[in-house]
Amino acid sequence: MPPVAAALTQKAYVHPPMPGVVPGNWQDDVAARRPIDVLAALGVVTTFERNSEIFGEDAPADHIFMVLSGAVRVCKLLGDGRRQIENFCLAGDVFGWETAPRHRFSAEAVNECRVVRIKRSIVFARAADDAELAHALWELTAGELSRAQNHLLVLGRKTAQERVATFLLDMAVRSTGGAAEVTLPMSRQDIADYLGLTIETVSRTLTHLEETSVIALPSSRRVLLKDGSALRGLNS
Amino acid sequence: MPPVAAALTQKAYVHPPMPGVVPGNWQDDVAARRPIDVLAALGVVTTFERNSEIFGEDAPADHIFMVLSGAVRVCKLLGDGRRQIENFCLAGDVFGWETAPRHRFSAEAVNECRVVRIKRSIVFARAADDAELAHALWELTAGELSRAQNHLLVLGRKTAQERVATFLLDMAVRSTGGAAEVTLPMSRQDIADYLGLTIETVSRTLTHLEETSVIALPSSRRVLLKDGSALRGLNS
DNA sequence: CGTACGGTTGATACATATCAATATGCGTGG
DNA sequence: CCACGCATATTGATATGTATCAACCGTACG
Repeated sequence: MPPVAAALTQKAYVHPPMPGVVPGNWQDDVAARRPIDVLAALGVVTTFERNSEIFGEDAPADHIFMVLSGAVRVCKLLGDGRRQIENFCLAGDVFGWETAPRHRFSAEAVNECRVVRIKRSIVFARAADDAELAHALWELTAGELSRAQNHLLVLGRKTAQERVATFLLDMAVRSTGGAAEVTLPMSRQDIADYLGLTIETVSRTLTHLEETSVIALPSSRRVLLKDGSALRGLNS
Repeated sequence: MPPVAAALTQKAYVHPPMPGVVPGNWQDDVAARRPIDVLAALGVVTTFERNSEIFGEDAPADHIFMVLSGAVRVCKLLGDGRRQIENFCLAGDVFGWETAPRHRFSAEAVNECRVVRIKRSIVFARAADDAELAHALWELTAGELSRAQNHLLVLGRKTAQERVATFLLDMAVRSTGGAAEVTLPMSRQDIADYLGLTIETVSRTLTHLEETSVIALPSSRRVLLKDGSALRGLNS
């Protein structure tokens, strides 16, 4: 049964093995499986194409989501179109999990991505008699909070260079576990809206970091972190 | 038994009735009592004087706290002294509640304040067989997250005027339930560090709002919200 | 009454935004 | 395979909002 049909019938669709990086060897490595991964097995897999909306701000929050592959941006808009990206979700990240009955932000596919959608009612039902799951769900929210608080420091008090350095280090850790090369899935505009800057400032800052040999840019989306300690110096 | 003695013996101290605004008529109105208030009754009440540290960044997170009266600022510092205040906690607010074994920020008394300190181990023990409490604790974290995310939008994308307007409206709602007059417990420096601005910009912005009759400033700490819709216009 | 601290106001500097032009990469169709 | 067109990214010139540096004011308090 294809995912879409499964979605229509509201029945769980257990998707086939996937290529690409998936946390804990998705559905294979039982030992590494997180409680949320077990839950995700009950969900419906959907593919979203680049820039498509997964849910809108204020939409009913009937589902929670987990990224399987690709990247998702979670954002808020101001009346005049100014946008703040709260977070980029990569493989294994959960989004749309909240207490309110409506989403407080929108979620869009940064690039083509696969997402598992789990009914919120199922999550609550299971959490009611599974303390471990309930705890994991709390930790999920707490982890989000921690990241948001670090981001507050970035947006409130860091310079453009420091913001970009922090971003690159963070992306390196999250997408590759800390390798010296990152392929950014998102555009300069997305980065700018995440860091509270303009696209031009992001571009200039990257160019400047390249000129000072802190990074290299083989292509606009590929970044080599040549001088990690310099980046970390800008991070503190 | 005075609070300090109670702290030393690690026994719960049930404090006497207090003056001042306390959520749900603290320990009186059983119907309005939140799960966290019930928990707080097991805690130790401590008074902190203006600017004293309640806990430091990276300190062991052995307790969680609830404000009874006064205000607390929760903040992070950068290596060179730049400070970002994540949140101001007013009466009824909980702080220091997290998953990690160490606090990820410091907490200081904005003015003289009374705080209940509850042992984290007690919180966990109770939450283990009290699903309602566990749910309330999750909602607490989720509420924090929601506020942090709104704050991200403020710091990332709003102008100084918009930041100050948002702050004033928020303080009015949180400290008085939305009255047209607020008495700010914190200094201009605290406001600046909360809004990602400088003290001078905060001052100038308030002066400008006063000159345009949006607010009045009978004294530097007292603010009259004269034109709520103008403020709300700056808020969106 | 003077001192100290917090707050305001002024002059200027600077980081980043804005406006504008150019460049690069990429998919499409000839 | 190349040429075209579009989207994305870079670079340049200039504007502007906020920071910085500095002086001054007012209120609380010894």
